[in-house]
Amino acid sequence: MSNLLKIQEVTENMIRIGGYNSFSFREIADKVGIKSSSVHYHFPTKVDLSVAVARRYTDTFMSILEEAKPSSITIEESLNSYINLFEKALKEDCKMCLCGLLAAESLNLPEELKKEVQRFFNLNIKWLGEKFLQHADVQNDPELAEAKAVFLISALEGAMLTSQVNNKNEMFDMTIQQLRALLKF
Amino acid sequence: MSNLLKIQEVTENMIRIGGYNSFSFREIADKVGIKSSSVHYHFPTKVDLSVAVARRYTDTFMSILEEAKPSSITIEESLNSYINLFEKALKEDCKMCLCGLLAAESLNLPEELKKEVQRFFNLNIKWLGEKFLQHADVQNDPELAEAKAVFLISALEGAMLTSQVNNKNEMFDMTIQQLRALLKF
DNA sequence: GTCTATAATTTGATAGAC
DNA sequence: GTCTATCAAATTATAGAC
Repeated sequence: MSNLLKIQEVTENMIRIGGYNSFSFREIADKVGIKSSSVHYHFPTKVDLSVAVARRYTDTFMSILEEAKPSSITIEESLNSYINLFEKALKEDCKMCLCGLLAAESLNLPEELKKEVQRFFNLNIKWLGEKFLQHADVQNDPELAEAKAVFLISALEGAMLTSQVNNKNEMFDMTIQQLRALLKF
Repeated sequence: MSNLLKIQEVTENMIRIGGYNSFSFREIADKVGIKSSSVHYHFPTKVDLSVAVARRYTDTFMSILEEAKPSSITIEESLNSYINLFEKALKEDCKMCLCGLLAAESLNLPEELKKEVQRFFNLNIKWLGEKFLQHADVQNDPELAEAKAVFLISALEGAMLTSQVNNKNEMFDMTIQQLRALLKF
């Protein structure tokens, strides 16, 4: 695998563990097996590197969502596959959502990076909103669909944060169970 | 106001803006109007300072909850006052919940500080669980009460993060509206 | 309690050789 | 594309005077 890819992968993991202020070029370089000046060759500044990693994260996230999309699929299946993405991030990667963590510290983020994190949320809300529009309970009410979308992504990001700090994946499961019961799917 | 209090107040604000790695003793000192060595006099290490601030945050938070507690109060009123605490933090302080932000970066936190953040969540879940136990829908099922408690605090923390990064308080309102409709209060 | 002074380390970033 | 070498600034923390 190319060093450019390794750099992005290592950086993604470090941001997902401790946020924007928790990694340095030297640490990244050590984990990749190169020198910090080589990291600067690929990404001149810390903002450049972080924005690239956030963009990659969002693009991968959305492309996974779009993949399983033979429109024959039901709304319930769509929501399940959406929830599964978060569940996998928490239980397999054992880390926060990259954009969730960055959103929490967004007041302290370089504007360029904050914009990229907003893109993650906008795309997610748009995707979810379209799914909810098909749901029986929503009945072609775009505002209600958006409200449910905002509610769902918020609950999922919050559930990750809650269960991570308490070291209890069951807390994530509890929230999903409540969500399913309340949203009826 | 004493410098000791000023230090804690300034630190709380800085953590709520950018997390554990976003503040330095010099910055704190500058904002208080003293020198960084004077901050070290009150709090020898960064962990000491952060733990004290987190403890103070949780204690204040819980004492506000306990205050309005003449047991004549209804479950609906209890939940409303709980939600109001988060809403005020977001809309008046214009910042994240201190323990919410620290929870997001908990994998990178000193163990002592992480423990203190866990205390915030445990106390909140306990308080909410007791309220839900009185709710008609729960019917003396402690596990269901706890599940609803975990669900509610997760949704609120997530809603803060989502609406903060998007600069849209309406997103918080949307989530509350959904919560009320779904939890029926 | 607050100050000056300072130590030891880490940080983001650059210049220039290969 | 990666390296060595280096810089200026910032970081946590301590010693000791007042």
